[in-house]
Amino acid sequence: MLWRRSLTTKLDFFFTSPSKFQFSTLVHNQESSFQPLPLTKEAFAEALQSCRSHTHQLKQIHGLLLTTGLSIKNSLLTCLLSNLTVLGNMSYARKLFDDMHKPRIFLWNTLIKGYSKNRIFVEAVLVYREMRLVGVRPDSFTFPFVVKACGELPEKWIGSGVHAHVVKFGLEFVAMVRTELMLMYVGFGELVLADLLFQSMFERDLVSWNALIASLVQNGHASKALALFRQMSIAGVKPDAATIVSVFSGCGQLGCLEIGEEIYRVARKEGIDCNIIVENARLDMYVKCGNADKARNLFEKMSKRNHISWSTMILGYAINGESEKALALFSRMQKDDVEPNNVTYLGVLSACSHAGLVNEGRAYFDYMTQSDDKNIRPRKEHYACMVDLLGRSGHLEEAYKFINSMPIEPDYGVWGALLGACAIHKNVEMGQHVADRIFQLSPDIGSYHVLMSNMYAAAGRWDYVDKVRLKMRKKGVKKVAACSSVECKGEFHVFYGGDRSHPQSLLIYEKLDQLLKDMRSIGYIPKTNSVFHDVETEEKEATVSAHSEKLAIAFCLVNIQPEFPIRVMKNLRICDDCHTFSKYVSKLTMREIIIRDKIRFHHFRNGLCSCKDFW
DNA sequence: CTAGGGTTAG
Repeated sequence: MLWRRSLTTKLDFFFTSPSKFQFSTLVHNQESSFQPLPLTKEAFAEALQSCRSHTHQLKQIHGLLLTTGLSIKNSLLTCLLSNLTVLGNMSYARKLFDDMHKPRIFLWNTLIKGYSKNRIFVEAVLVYREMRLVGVRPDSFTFPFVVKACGELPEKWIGSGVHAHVVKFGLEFVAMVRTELMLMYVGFGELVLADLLFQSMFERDLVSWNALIASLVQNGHASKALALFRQMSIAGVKPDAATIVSVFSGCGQLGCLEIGEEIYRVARKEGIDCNIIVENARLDMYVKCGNADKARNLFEKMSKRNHISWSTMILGYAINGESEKALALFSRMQKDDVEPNNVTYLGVLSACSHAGLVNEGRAYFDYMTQSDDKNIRPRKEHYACMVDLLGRSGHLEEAYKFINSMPIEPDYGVWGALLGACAIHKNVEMGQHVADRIFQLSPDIGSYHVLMSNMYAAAGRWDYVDKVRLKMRKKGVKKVAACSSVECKGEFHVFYGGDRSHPQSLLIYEKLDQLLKDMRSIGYIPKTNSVFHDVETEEKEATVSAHSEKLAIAFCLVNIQPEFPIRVMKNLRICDDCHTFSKYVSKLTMREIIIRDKIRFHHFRNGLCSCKDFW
């Protein structure tokens, strides 16, 4: 009976919060004291199952397990180890593992899975190596997690090495192993290899299709994902909600509304359109396609809404230039007792930023700072948003002071927001200073070099422009090529600056010439001050007049019926001249032009833009 | 004695 009493003491913790944790079997054992039951394996198993939230309780169970003298079964250990990894206590999990005598394969697997799930990828792969060194043969449960971990390592050769192991152990055709390999290669940008693995799969289930589609979208290969979706329909595989969510997200990325609507019809036919995640994804698709009306209609008739729905809609209004509606929706959200989170506040702050609502922005930010809720306290992104708001509206000094008063270390994103503002307000001096800070933090981000170069060019400082170019070449910094894309009759067309590769190229340039001529007659003057080099005016005009968005607009004028708006997606920010150009075109042709640039939409109608020229 | 896929922002 002595050991019974000491156990009872050790079991005290079980009674600390009985409502939360039900350790029924163990508790029952202790309470029915007139006939003490032995602490059985089943009792421990049940206790472990129900006790997932506190490490110290797991530790006590472990201790208890050792004192009972029960032979410690592998199943109990696996459960204990797995619970520890779920709690994220990997150091204790490792200790437990190290105390084991010749751990069996599934214990190794559980440990690897733990490291992988806790995003300690190097360790996951190291454990795999260790396991090989002691001669344990990996099985089909080992590799999914090792491969996933390899996908997160910058050293791609490790992934290839593990792939070789997969082949060596004859597991390359196991569906889940192969799925993970595919995902790894998509992450590496090795799309051909990923596709090869996929196409030569024996058993492709829905999840492997979904996994590949989703990872393509998440890695920015949305058009490849849509192609795969098409292949899936041809193969006769019915999509489920997860598929639809990914392809909606892909459509949003590309800005193809027509294809998105087509997919919605498929979803409705399959009866998978009313799930809240699917609806949120569709909402986001409308927002990213610049159709705030469709987004609002959907939002209003959604059967259920969560904070993601609200945040998406708020941000949707913000980037489409309807800031008042964004802020109104935010207060409605609060009245509806839906808790905003930090993403919601990003939407709110960017609404203020796009509309130049400085005082409102300050007020929201102060509210965030003073909030008791950790989820609402401002993070780097919010600081960047505030810097953008202050700087863009001309309060450069205040923005600078704001950065210096930050309680967290400003990153290049925060400084970058200020650099953008310096460029808008042509403050070369501060721009130089800010650029120095940025290049100390991360020297090889092309867009900031380009911003500096443009700033110098606008100020006529060609000597500095050359310096920047030289520096970029020396450091191997590449600037991202500007490109614009357009959806037309279910096809996707991409244009680069000065591009003549499109089959309709002649027609497009003809249209463009005509437009420019007509526009000049009603007062359009090309603005060429953002052109890189100190060249003759004529040459500069030629460069500017072939910017990708101009080509895309001309293409739409040739190909898209007048009753439809022209929608162009651009990967960088729109330049001053293209903005003016689009205003003139909208007036001249009576067409609605919608341009999505890197951070927001411009809706041009009758010579005016929804951004009110503030961007 | 354990496994793979889905929504906002960055």
